[in-house]
Amino acid sequence: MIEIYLLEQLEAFARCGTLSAAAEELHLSQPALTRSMKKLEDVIGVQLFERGKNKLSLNENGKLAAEYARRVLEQDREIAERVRAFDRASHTISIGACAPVPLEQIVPQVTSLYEGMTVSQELRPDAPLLEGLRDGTYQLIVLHEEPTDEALYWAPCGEEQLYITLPKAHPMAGRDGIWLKELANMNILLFSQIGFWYELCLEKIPNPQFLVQASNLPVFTSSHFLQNPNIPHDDSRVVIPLLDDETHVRYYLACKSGDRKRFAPLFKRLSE
Amino acid sequence: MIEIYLLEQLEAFARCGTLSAAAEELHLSQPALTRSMKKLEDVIGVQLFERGKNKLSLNENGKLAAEYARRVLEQDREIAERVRAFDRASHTISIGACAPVPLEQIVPQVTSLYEGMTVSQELRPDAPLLEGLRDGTYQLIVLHEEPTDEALYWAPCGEEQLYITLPKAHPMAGRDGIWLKELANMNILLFSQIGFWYELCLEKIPNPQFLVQASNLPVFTSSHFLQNPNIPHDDSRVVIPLLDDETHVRYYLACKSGDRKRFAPLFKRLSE
DNA sequence: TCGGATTACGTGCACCGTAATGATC
DNA sequence: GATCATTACGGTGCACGTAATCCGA
Repeated sequence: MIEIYLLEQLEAFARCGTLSAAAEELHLSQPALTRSMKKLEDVIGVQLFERGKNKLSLNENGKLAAEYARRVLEQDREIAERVRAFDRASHTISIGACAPVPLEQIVPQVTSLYEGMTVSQELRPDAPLLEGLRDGTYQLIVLHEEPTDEALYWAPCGEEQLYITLPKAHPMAGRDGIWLKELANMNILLFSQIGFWYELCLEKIPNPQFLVQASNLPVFTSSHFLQNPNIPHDDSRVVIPLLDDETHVRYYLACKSGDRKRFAPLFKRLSE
Repeated sequence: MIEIYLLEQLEAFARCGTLSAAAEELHLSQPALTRSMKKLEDVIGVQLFERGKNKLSLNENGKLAAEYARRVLEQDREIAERVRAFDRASHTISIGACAPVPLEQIVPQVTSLYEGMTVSQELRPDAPLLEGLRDGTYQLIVLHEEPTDEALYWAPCGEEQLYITLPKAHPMAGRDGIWLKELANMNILLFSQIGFWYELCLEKIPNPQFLVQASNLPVFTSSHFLQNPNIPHDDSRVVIPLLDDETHVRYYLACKSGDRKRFAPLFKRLSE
C-alpha cells in the first residue's frame, strides 16, 4: 500500500518541477525526496521518471501517477474535514430566520430544551431558508409565509405588526393609520438586522430615505417592541399603525418532516 | 494528513468489530491498534468510538470516517494497479482478430517493426473487436467485413476462401462446388480456433455434425492452407470449393484514426 | 560558481511487540 | 478462565538531515 507521504511528495514534485523546489515547499531536504521518488518507483514497480544527469522529470507513467495522487490526497484531506463537520453538525442546531423577533422567543426555548447543543442562528430571505432546510444547512427555519412543501412540518409561531413612531410635532402625528406609500421621500430611521422587513420597506416605499442615525425622525417599530415592558414609552412620540396588509405578518417555524419527532417538544412549548 | 496505515486499521476494525480480530487480520498486536485508533481520533480531533469498559465500537463519526477510509484505500490501491496497467499497455500491442489466418502474416510484421514491444493476440467476433478498439483493449483489429466508422483507419489485408476436402470415395467427391446447405446432417471434421468461420458454419449448415477427431471424413480447409507449400497435398482426397458468398472473405486491418501514423509502417508492409 | 540530483552515513522518532493490568462474560 | 481493551516499557526500522560528490549551465 502506498503511504500518503509518498503521494504528497510526488504531487509536490509534479507541481514544482524540481526536487529542490518541492523540498523547500515541503520543508524537507533534497535527499529525502530523491529517496522517496525511488521508493515510489520501487513500490509501484514501473519507471515514473526520466533521469537526466542533473535533471529529473516525470514520464507518462509518472504523470498518470501524479494525477491519481492528487485525487487520493484530496480525498484524504476530506476525511478529516467531513468528519469534523459531521461531528459539529451532530451537536449543533442551526436556525435560519427571516426576521430577528421570532428568534428571541425560539432560541432560548431551543437552548433549554436541547441541552449540550450549540445553537446557531442566521437571518436570510425565505427562499434560501427553504433551500437550506432541505440541504441540511438548517434544522429549523422561521418563515413569514406559510410553506406548502409536503416534506416539511410547521406551525405558527407568533405575529408581528409594523408601526411607525413620529415626533408629536410631525405633520402626520394625528393620524390613526398610515400607508407605506405615504412615506415617500421621507427621511426615516431604520435599524439594520431587521430581516425581511428591510426588503418589504424597500419594495413598498417609493424613493425611501433611510438614515443610519438621527433623532426627531420617523422610526419604525413593531408590536413586539410595543408589548415589551422593558422598553420605556417615549412620551414625545406617537405610535401609528401602518395600514398595508404586508405590515402584519404571521411567522411559521418549520423543520423537515423527518425531524418532527425530534422537535416535537419545541413545537409544544411554542404553542403554549 | 492522515496516513494510509491508520485508515487501513480503521477499516479493518470497522469490518471485524473488535480490535483483536482486526489485529489478527492485519498481523499486528492489539496494543498497536489501540494506539492507532487513539491517534486517529487525535489527528481528526473528534471522538470516533464509544468506549465501554472492555468494549470498543464506532460511533456515528467513526462510521462515517470508516466509510471514507474505504474509498481512499480503494483509490490508493488503484494507483499502483492503474499505473502498472498503463505502463504495460504502453509497450504492448494488442491485436484482436476474427480469424487466425490473417494473424500469421500480421503478427511477425508487427513484431519486427515495433521492436521491444510485446505483441498479444486474441480471437473474437467482429462486434467486441470494434468495441475493444474503441476502449483501448486493442490497438489493432482484423475484421472480415469492411468497417464504416469514421474514427477508424483500415486497409484490406488478404482474402480467404473456404473449401471442403473429401475422401475420393465420397459420394460428392466428383462435384465442382458444394453449397453449405448440402452438408446438412453430415459428419464433418472441424478444428477449433478458426475464429468466425465456426459461427459461419453453425449458421449456414442445417443440423451440422461436427466431430473433434476422426478420419475419412469431410474436412474444411481454406485457400490459405492450399497455397502453403509446407502442407503436403493429400492424394487420397479431393478439394472442392464452397459456393456460398460468405465462404469468400476479405480481411481488413483497422486501427484508431489517431494511431494511423503510428501504424503507417505496418500498413505499408502489408500492402506490398 | 551556483543550482540540482544523487550517494553515504549517522540519528531520532514513531510504530511495533511483549508483558502486565483491569474488566467483563 | 477466556476474551478484550488499555497502559507501560523497551526495541527497531525507516524516513530524515548533514555532508560530500558529480554534473551541467
